Amino acid sequence: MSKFDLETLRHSTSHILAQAVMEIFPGVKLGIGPSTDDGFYYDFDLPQAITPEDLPKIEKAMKDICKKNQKFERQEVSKEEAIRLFEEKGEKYKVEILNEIDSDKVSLYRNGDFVDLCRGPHVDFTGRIKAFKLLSIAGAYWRGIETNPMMQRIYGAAFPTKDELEAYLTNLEEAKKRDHRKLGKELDLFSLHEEAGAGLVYYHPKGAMLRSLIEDFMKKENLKRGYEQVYIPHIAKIDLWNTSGHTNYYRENMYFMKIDEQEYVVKPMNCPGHILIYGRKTRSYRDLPIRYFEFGTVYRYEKSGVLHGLLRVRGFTQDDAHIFCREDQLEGEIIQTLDFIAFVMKTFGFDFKINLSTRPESFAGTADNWDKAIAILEKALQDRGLPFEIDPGAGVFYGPKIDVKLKDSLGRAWQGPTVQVDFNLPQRFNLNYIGEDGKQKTPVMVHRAILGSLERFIGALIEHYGGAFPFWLAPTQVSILPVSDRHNDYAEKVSAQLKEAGIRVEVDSRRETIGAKIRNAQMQKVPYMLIVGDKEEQAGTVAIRSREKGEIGVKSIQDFSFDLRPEMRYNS
RNA sequence: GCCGACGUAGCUCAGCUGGUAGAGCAACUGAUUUGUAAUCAGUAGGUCGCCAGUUCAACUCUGGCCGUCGGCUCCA
Repeated sequence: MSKFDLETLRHSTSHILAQAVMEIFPGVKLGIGPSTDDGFYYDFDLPQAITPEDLPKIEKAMKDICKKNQKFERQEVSKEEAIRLFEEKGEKYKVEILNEIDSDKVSLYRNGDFVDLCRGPHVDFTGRIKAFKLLSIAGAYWRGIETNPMMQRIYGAAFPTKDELEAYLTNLEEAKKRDHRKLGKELDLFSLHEEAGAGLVYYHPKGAMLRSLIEDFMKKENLKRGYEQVYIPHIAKIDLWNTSGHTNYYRENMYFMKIDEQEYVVKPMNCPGHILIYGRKTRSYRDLPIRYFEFGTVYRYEKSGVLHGLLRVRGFTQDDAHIFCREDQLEGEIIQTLDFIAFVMKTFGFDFKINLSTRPESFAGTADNWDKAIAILEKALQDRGLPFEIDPGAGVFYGPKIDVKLKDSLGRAWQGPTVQVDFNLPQRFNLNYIGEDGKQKTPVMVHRAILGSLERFIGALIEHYGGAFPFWLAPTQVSILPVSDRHNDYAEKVSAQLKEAGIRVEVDSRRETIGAKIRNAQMQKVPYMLIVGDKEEQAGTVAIRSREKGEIGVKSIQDFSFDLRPEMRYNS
């Protein structure tokens, strides 16, 4: 079935959903009901709440409609006639849509006694619809506008065949097993605490190991590319944020505090800090570009309803950098950054999508500078042949940005890497450098993060690997499992040798059966298990079991350690 | 923030229409000394998210708050 037909099928299913809901809840007012990536939804305005218990009832009614094999009939009517029809029915949302349609003619689709304003197309008969399932109910603002009334949205999945639907549902179950919040608990990586505050992350030793491995990797790669690391404080007087414009444009995301009658701000961004360092002395055009990077922890107030495990939090650490450069260096810097992003994404095996986010309604600086900045970003993307979509109005207040989206286990996209061009903050802070002609010039800034935030990146990474990290990232790389406690000493000896070689090792010396120890290590997704008993102790060897392949043979300790060396590198 | 659902031991979850709580796993103790995904037995562990209210009596009902989940809006 082609993509178009699948959309048609799903859209038709949404009509049947609306039809069924009208049967069960007379008086319901209809919103809109489009197809989605794997199904459909329909929005309803109803005084009472639709509950999960209603879904089976609605599904049953939908199946009955399909069985009746009603014909979908298209009807063209004048706009006035349509408005009259829906006004009679009290469908105020449909009337609202109609009033905004330009053309004089509109189309209606009828099946049975159900009629909906609809561009179409639809399947010919309701009997074509064979495999669907209602999944969830959610609130959704009418037309997606926060100040509009909240409708009740029913989501469903629909496929051409039952097998495809089953496969989809199974896949959904599998995806839930990879959820970073579940794996974070099971693998003892991190926690969030109700008593400490929402959206604030506590890294346990294994999670901290994972994070520091990523930080080490990023630090090395930044230094390689001409960045210099800096550190800045987490709070600063409000004056700094008045200068930067944050108190104007970013206020609702900021935490304020008073110290000695002075108002302070907990930093929501790192840029002003890096700017202060740049501005400390006179710079020559020869000094540029200057690239400052740090793992900068920021705190942003996020609405309670948007928090989501590690993927959306209130306190997070960005692998942030600010490049101060001349205008003629800008494009080169952006291209270098894009290449850096591509390299890192490839290292972790992430697929990504790129957006170019343009000027928001509320912005600092001039429209001319914004246009210039957007043009440069666009050119850099084209230069690297990277496909992208425009995300209108999604830029930050000081400049446009290239956003790279990472996907979680359920296919939801989260913004990670970002590159932003900024002509504004350098002006606001009076930054300058002495040009070739001896005159003061204003530098341009590039704000960039390669991972985005460590929290979000780690959350996505956990789901990407399903918790089974590659060897170089595994918090515990090797688990040594003595067969009985008389082999504990030998296990410690093996452990010491491997640690000497820089391998992260654990010894499971509990008085448990070897089966229980293997099961535990396997569930903890440790890449290698070394079983040591009498045979191994006598021969000075280890029996190797791989997380993926099971038993893979016996080697001397030295050989095992030696053979691991390629896997210890991230570019293996 | 908004709509809806949920919040019981470290984890996963039972607990009917109100009569103050249970299982499995984990932990601890003991026995077992074990060869590639769970040895057996015992012990301990909870102010049932928090605060009010209704009631003779609240894990159970009502309200507020905190937090979580699915969305919407917003974002790294």
